[in-house]
Amino acid sequence: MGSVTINEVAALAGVSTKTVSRVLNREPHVRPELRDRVMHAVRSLNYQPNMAARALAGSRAYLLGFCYDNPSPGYVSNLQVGAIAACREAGYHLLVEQIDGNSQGAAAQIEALLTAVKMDGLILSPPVCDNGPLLSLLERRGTPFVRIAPAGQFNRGPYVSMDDRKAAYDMTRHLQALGHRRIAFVRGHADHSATPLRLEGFTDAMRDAGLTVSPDWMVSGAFSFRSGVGAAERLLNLPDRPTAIFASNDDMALGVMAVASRMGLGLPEDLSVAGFDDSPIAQVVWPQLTTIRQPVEAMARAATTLLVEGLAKSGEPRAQLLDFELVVRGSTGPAPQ
Amino acid sequence: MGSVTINEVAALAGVSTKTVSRVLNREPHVRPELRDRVMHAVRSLNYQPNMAARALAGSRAYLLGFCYDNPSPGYVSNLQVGAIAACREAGYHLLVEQIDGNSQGAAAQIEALLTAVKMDGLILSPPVCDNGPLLSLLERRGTPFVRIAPAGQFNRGPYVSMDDRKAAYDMTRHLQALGHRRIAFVRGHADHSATPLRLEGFTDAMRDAGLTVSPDWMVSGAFSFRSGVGAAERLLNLPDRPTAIFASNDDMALGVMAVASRMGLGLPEDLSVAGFDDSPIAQVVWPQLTTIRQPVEAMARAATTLLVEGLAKSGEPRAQLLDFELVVRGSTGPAPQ
DNA sequence: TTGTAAGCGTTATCAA
DNA sequence: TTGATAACGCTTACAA
Repeated sequence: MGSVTINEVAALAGVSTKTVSRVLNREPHVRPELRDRVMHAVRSLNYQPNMAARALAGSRAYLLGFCYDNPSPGYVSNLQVGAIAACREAGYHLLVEQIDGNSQGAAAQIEALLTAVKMDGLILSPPVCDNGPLLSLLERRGTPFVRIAPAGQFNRGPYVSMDDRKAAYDMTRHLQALGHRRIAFVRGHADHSATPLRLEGFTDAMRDAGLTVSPDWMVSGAFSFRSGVGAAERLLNLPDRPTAIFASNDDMALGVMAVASRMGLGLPEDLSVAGFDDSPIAQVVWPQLTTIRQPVEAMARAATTLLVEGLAKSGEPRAQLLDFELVVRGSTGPAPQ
Repeated sequence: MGSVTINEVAALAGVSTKTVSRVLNREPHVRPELRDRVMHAVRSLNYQPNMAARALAGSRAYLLGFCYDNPSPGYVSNLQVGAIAACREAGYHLLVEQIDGNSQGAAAQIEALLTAVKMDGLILSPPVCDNGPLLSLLERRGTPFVRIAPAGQFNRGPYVSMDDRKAAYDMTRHLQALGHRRIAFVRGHADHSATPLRLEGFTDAMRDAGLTVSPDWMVSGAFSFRSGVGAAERLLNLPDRPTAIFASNDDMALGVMAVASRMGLGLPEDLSVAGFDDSPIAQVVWPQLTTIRQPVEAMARAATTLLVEGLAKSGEPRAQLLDFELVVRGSTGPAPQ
């Protein structure tokens, strides 16, 4: 193609290609005057470095991989939006890869991917970020990576997360502050990294308040509306019915609300319902849902930035916890009686 | 890195690198015996061609771009899943790029992207696929592309689509067959390519049945739950209330259902509600939603395959219409009276 | 501080 | 049908 190369830039600026390269890569030891000449030539020629050539010749490929599995639509989309935005700012591009569920397959898949296409680092979204064999592979190869919202093994590489445990803790305290003592909890999908953390926050808050939790009041869900319906049907038919139900995501909370209104229970007079995620629908159902706002897009941005900076400075792994927000709306209210 | 190169494969097979290249690229004029020797060496060395080198030296980059804007989470996720799967099968990889809303910016953005990273083709999802300046740019450059679910200009490049007009037509006929004559329609977001097509299907079916549609019964929406709520509040407070509401996506249909049940209307005895998309939640609300199932993932698969095949054969643009499915559930029933 | 020359791993050209 | 050899556009030594 007639695309402009580094040679033309060098010729126009009256310097060697190496100098152009130095300027473009922000290397030191370039006279400001030359730097300006080069930048001027770059702009007037509208020069864009060829990624393939860079990847082939150099140590960096300006390419990051975004790995996900089980694409919970909204979540992954938002992560990806954040990752793309951060990539663009840093002059990187994003390659997406869907990972097989089983962990051995995932490692093999990524190994093939990495030998075929040179990438500077990988962004691992849950639940891929907790895949032991995959992490081992990356550590062994020395491939940089960042984990988003890992469930455990927090010493394995840098990660960005929200404090799921504390968020669930705070939500539970919120319910307690409203006078609720009989609080039920709907767990998330067993495969998802956040599930145990949110449960732990709940049980910690109950214990700290000196409240007992009957095993009947901690039911399994799968992060789906349907599983929320199932959970609510069990909970609300209990002889000792809870006055508040904390579902560990919004979809399940909506399922709970649907069952409650079908049973003629008033929200929040007869039953308080809380969710987690602040998905868009949380604001339009009636009453609006009290929930936790996760900084999903920001987490991906932060992860990407961490990865890119780590590539430059090669410092030690760092972790970063982003703030969540407890969003109180109409679905929670004072306990009955 | 210690990654294995084409030279090692050539050495092991006792042929030249060019022969290995020929085998790998399925070029003709290679003796079967040599072909087998090469393939054996490839497998025993677990050789993976280096993408950057391929892109730099050759005409193909084994890289496809997936362009989207306004990430309606579920839709884009599903498209992407399909595109990735098809890419993997064809030995390609997928680079994702989020496109700026305004059309001039989009063209400039893609131009910069294409000069920086060599890609063999672009997959354009709605509404990017209807961006005139962008299409012009691609045509001018000769960059191959496929459009997914375009709204118009059907002669500009190959596309894959579902027959939105016919689907809306069929749904309207379904409602008519149940005895409904006073049928209202909730339009989608003005920016989305499907919006006019679905409206057209509705109006065509009404006209073909000899039914008049009061302008009051065709209200605007934005593909959101909230906009469905707004639309239903207008429609159901009309003096001459419709007996059926066809919302042009599921989110809006759910909004309609929420308002109806708040107003004490029985579904489907007092009001039939139909949606479009068959999103997951359509199956768990009560009653379950009658809707249209779009083959989203399949469309992206087909588009990707079309693109890859087009690259190989360089045949003329083709279009492909995938089948939709009318999914009848409990939210639609016989008209009252 | 700057420039020269040698690759990086593959495909394309062209001769055998 | 096969194989040398020269690109491809950039970065990395190393030299000046």
